[in-house]
Amino acid sequence: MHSFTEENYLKSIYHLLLSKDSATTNEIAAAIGTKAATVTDMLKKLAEKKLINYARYQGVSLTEQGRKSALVIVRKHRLWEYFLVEKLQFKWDEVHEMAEELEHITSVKLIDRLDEFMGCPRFDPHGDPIPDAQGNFKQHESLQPALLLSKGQCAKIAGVTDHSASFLQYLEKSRLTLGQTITVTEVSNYDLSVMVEPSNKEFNISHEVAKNILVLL
Amino acid sequence: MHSFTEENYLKSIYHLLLSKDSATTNEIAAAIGTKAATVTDMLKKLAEKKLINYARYQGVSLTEQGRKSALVIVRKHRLWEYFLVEKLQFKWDEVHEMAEELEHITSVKLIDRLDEFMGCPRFDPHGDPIPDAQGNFKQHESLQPALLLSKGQCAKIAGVTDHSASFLQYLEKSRLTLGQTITVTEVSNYDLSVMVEPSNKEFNISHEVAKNILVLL
DNA sequence: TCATAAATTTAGACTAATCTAAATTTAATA
DNA sequence: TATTAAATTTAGATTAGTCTAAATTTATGA
Ligand SMILES: [Mn+2]
Ligand SMILES: [Mn+2]
Ligand SMILES: [Mn+2]
Ligand SMILES: [Mn+2]
Repeated sequence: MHSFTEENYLKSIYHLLLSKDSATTNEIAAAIGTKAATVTDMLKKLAEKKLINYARYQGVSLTEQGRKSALVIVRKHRLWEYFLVEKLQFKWDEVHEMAEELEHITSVKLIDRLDEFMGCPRFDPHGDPIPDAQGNFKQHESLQPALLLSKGQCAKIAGVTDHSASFLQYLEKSRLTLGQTITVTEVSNYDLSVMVEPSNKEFNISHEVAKNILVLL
Repeated sequence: MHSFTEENYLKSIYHLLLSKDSATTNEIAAAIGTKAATVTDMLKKLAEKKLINYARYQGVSLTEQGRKSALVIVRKHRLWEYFLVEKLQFKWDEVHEMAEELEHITSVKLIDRLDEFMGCPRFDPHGDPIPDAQGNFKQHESLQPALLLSKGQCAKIAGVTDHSASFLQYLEKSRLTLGQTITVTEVSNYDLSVMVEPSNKEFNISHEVAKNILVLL
């Protein structure tokens, strides 16, 4: 099995590879909160174990085995987050750190039972897809930043790209939570005016905020 | 906070001190599955942190702070075991290893919410008392080994002193589980004959087994 | 293309937890 | 009580993960 540390590296690399097909030493160091020299050492070890494809100075990608291992960790992380929110009543901005620890609990039987106990949810509290036991998952189709909506359009909030507690708390306070329907009433150079159902009170959100809210038409 | 390893030492020392008022280096080594020399190093560190009372060659005991920390870990271990059995349908012989990992999840808020979620159970799946958030707990009164029962006596199974998977599986198979009432029908030099409600079929258990079953009259 | 900057790797060192082997202290007993 | 045995500690080494500082490679852009 992989160590706690190795698992964190695999997960970070997996996330970095969602937007590009190679991750750099510095990016990984930033994601994990460590130094580049430390990352280099670990990359050698992960390559040795055939979990990543690595050539000096050339960045890394995951092997099939590495991707599989990463998906197990992502599955655990998101299922625990779901548990914390749905069963233990935590708010969506409170669960990340706990899930960071829980994702390393080894038993696969435990996570499969947990999955079943909760009715096999397909998305975590932040709208991210939860891989099944085989590592398969489906992202929402045609998910897009709220920023792309034009005046008069109406869409349902289904995800976020910023997972920071402060952003999530801001959304919570503004009732911009998952499942809410928003209607764009005005678009300016600086912000959008939106209404959130069911209160239908109008208010403004910045472009920066609208960029980090993902919606479905 | 304490490291994963420090927590395991504190918990082991706590358990050893249940039957005596001082634990030795070798006992701790055996409990943790490590070597005496390794234990000595760790004892120095724990003494440094004022978690144990330690004088070279003289064995150790827990300080008030050390006992408090140990009880937090015991609380976590037993609450997670309860969760695994009552919510995820694991059998009582399957949960120990998973709880060994889960007990190290740091968040106190998480464990308190879990406690609440399950209705604040007072005993774990093996009949061991679960400390509350303040570290208080009550053992069953007048708990005794089934071995002490005499012919004709009737009592309720409320605990075990052997927590091994094989012993627990044996009890499960014989329906000698928590809450069952047993009646002693015969006592010989080699074993006891008992009947278990509600089936009331008679069968024999060895003295060794009877020693490890705890009952309430 | 070539000098410089940025990214990455290497070298050498540190800490926590572990081990084996040797030395020391305590306990047992003849 | 003197000897031996058992328990414990010390000494010295190892491994995983981390760091800083220096060396190397790659990328940039004049
Ligand atoms: Mn983690
Ligand atoms: Mn999430
Ligand atoms: Mn443990
Ligand atoms: Mn238990």
